[in-house]
Amino acid sequence: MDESTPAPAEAAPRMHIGDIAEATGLSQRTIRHYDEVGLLPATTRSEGGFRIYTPADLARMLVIRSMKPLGFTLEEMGSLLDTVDTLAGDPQNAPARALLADYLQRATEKRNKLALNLERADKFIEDLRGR
Amino acid sequence: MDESTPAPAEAAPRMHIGDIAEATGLSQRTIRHYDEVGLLPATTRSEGGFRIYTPADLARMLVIRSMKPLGFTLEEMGSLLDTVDTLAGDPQNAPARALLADYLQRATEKRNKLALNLERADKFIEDLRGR
DNA sequence: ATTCAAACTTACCTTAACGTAAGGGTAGAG
DNA sequence: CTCTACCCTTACGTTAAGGTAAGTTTGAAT
Repeated sequence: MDESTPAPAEAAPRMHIGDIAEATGLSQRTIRHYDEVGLLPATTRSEGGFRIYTPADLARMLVIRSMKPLGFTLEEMGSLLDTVDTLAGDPQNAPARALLADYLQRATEKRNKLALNLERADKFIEDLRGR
Repeated sequence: MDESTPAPAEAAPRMHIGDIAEATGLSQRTIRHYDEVGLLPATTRSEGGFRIYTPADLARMLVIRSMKPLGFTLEEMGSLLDTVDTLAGDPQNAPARALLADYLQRATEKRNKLALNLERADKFIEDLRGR
């Protein structure tokens, strides 16, 4: 078993799916789904098959959590994350730059829609209070 | 044809589905769906089968539009609207009162979640801008 | 080492809320 | 009557979950 265990030099905390669910507020079912569709694969698995996540995985999941209410599809979210990764390694990558700009615009539009929805919700609630 | 036309005493504007779609920003498909499931039936139909909506229908649709981003199911939205109708005619109706209070609480919680999502979205966008 | 409860897995099924496509009818202006 | 914009229905598909059941794994406690 020792021969097959990764080097313990990796001191990063390892988390199970329950930990991620608690940290993000997403359901385990959702997180498994994201693994299955490739949006956020677990970094690795225990010998018994448990998903094992790293802090980087958690960070990525938190980004996903931010994008989700904006209405991006799972595929779009994956694509954007890949794009950001690409730019981290190659800031001059023109196609990635263009894609990022596109996402930024759409995110802004969707954000504005979200703000509008919030405004409408507040009016709705206020109206309901008067009943 | 004149004999079969409703009395022109009804001066309320009549709208087709396209008008409602434009006024609300919802898709025609969505509006038809709401008719089919009974959430917002068209008041009537033309002889040719076209859905005909009234301003009251439109007002109801706008309420639905406010609730939708809060994540209520179609059934819940219908139920709340019925409850509000009940209370309009019978403000002392205890079960309706209780139900309204329940919906109000849930709407407030969901509103708060929406506000949190907006906050997260803003941070996400700001982060994206720095890339 | 053993036990055990909590946590996890897979696989299959279901669901809500539409979107899309195909084919056809309606309404009203000209 | 023609024509164009609009509308209809039906049926199938899509997306993103959620539920459930049966079986396995994990790790702390003893």
